[in-house]
Amino acid sequence: MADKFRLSEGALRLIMKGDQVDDPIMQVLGSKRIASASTDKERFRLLLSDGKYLVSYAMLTTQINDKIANGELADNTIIRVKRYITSVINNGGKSNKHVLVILEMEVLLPGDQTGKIGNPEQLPDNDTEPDSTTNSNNATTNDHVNSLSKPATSASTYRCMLNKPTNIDLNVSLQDHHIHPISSLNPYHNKWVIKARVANKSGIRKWSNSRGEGQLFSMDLIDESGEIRCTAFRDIVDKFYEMIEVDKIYYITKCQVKAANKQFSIKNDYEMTLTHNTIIQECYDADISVPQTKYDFISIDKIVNIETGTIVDVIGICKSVSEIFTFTARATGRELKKRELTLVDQSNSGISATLWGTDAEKFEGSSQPVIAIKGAKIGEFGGGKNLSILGSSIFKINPDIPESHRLRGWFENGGMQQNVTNISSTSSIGGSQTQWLNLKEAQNLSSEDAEKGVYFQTKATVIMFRSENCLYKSCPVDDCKKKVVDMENGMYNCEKCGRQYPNFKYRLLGSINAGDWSGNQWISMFASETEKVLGMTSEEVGQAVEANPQALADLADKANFKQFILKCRAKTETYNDETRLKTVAIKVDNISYKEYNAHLISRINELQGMKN
DNA sequence: CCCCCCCC
Repeated sequence: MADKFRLSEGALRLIMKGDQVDDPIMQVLGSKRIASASTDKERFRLLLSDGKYLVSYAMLTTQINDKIANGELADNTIIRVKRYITSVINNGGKSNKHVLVILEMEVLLPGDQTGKIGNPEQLPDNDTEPDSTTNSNNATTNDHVNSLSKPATSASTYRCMLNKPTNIDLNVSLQDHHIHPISSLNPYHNKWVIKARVANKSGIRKWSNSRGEGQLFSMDLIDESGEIRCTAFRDIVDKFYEMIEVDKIYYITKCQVKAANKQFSIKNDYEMTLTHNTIIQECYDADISVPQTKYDFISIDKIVNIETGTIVDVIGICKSVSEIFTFTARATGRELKKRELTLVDQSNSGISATLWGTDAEKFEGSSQPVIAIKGAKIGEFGGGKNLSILGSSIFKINPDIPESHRLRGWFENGGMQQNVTNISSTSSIGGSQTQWLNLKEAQNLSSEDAEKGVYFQTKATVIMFRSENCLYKSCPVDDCKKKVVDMENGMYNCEKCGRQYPNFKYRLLGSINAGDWSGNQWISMFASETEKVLGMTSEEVGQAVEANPQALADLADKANFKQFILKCRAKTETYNDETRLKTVAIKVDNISYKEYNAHLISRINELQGMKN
């Protein structure tokens, strides 16, 4: 029976030297209570065997004391040690005692089902000195900062020197008055230890500029007193990146503290840089005094009225997810990857939230999880609002917070079936809330508000449909829309995709001179809206032109003098010092006289001074 | 020592 569990022979020697051994299997050969002055924190000492060696200074962290009390760790019990730390008790400078503290374990075989395995011998204590990594300045002082030794290279095992023989628990030794609040850090004091939660951690980013190149990552640390940003550069990144986990609490000391660039730091006058001397140790107690991320959620429908560029916290169900889009940023020439999430909430509103780069690649949202974002940036496109998830944003999937559970409850109990108003879609400006302006008003307003552009709707007549260049052969790839070049060999080349296709898609691109009672304006529109003006699909127009090259002129004639409600964006653009107004019909609708008349009546009342 | 977060 016991053969099933081979003890990890020799593991204790490695562990006590400071090496990391993953999930070693050990046998408990005895246990006893340690006499302690403190009654609330009783401790148990274990005699532990790996089949080859014995260690009598093994202990349980107090959180799992109950395992002894309930008899789970009877003699001969075989356990798997899942998490541990090694510590050194410095006995007032007289001797160093190495101990193993078990933080997490599981019983593999109860003690009454097996006997003692092997013939383990006492591990000599002088064999436990770490090799070259031994802290050279471990002379005992009263300075608790110096009582920390360098961390081992492994991710989960840290060595520590403690100067109080009665207290071998790392978590206990550094708490209370030895911990400095983050708000007290400054560049003029370097002996401090903070106990902070990692609120956010960036990915590893590479930079390259005139001053050099390298890699970096940063994290936001928070405690009761405040927060501070902490950055690691170059090889320090490799040393700490993996071990740092978001939401965990760490003791941190020996970082460089320097004045922060005010432009990028509003939370603290200072920021920290991890150095070669930095020591970071995980704190395993769930200290509730170290705050969790605080959100200030705003309901999605409210975002419509918040200025572009504002940073907000949002929580929503990820109702749908796009594929990854790859494109080149025109300004920088950089290749960008993005994925768009549609988030919905109890306001029955939806918004598109964009993940970038590796965040986009990693995201998997098919289970419609709750997404909480702290610090998303509001953007604007085509009159709709959207969110951009920045490197500085905290992005949580199914966070265990009340708002998350409430939202899930709403979604599962009817929210899922609700029709949502997507405040990101350009058609969302098609509602009656779009301001009514006549073309003259739009022209005047646009010249005043040249930067942002003006959104409006008007009832207009097609005075002239320009048939020249209104139809083109486009890339057959959905969403590409790029005009293809006929290679005259049955193939069509798309420069955007950088490849040739045996087929193409007809696509309309409309330009009309539209008039209302105030004046007229050349207005362009994409294929979907041009189809509404012509009353034909792009494909139908293409076929008609193939059958008769003169067909377009006839089709244009039929469009002339039709009337529509045009929802437009007007914006001034400057080419070569020449400024002109560019107006795009984002949406072309048949006239709803019910809505249009309501508008006219309200306008008449307004003119008569009768506010409605 | 970064400080970009982009596009239709």
